[in-house]
Amino acid sequence: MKELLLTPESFHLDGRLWLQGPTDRFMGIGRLELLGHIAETGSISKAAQAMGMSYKKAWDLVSSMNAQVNTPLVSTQTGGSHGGGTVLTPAGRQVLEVFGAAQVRFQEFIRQETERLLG
Amino acid sequence: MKELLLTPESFHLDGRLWLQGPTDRFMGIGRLELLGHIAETGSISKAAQAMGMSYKKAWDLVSSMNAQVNTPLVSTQTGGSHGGGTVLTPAGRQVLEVFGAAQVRFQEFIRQETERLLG
DNA sequence: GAGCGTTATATTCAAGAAAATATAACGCTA
DNA sequence: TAGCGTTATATTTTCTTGAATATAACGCTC
Repeated sequence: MKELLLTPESFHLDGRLWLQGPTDRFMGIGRLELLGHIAETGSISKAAQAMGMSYKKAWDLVSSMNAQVNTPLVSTQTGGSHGGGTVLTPAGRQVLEVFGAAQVRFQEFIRQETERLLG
Repeated sequence: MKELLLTPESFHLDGRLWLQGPTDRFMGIGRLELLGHIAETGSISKAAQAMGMSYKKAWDLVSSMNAQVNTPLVSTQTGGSHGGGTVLTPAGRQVLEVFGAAQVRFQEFIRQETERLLG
């Protein structure tokens, strides 16, 4: 492989890491980034917009995440002076931190393996 | 997260690792297992059957892999006493070994992270 | 030359995922 | 009460992927 078959200019190692629940995916890189944008913007619609994702898609993801745990990750509010909003709960912030750290370690793993396979 | 939100009975960490080419995926766990079955059986059709995969699907994967490198991973032969067959080239055996080892290390990474997140 | 098992390839069909569209509810403000 | 931005939800449409089906070529054996 090294030195011939696969050049780093044309090939790269990639991967995904996620938490799987009994029926649905619970947490992955997309859901994690969505949580991050919600934490920043305080809004599902703004978070969706920032990710180039439809509001419905983002709402479905939030709904799926909240439905799979006893303690919701995000708290939503409809109506009010700014139309409503969404914030992360302490549980949501914890997931963002803990799973985010796992994603960072995963990226480091991929970097190491890239070195081995293509470096 | 630990001790409450996510129980190991209901949630588990999962992941995928693959080599991406300029346009198509070059190698992943499915393609790797297909190479392994081809090495064992000497036949695309038997390998496909062993994986519960259609022959066409398996052939498409083989075609994709071979098309992305200068040195083919598998060598096919049509006709002959047993109808034909398919064997791994030295390059194919090398990919099977090297990328297979990466997959093993990836599974170990997932095991470690599972311990951290859910253990 | 007929038969066999395999590779090689095109076409059609079905299923699932994603995107697009639409509408309503909510609770503040003016 | 009308308007606003947001959440909440259903429906339709499009895209992608995989499965199913069909056919031909190939090179040996009998």
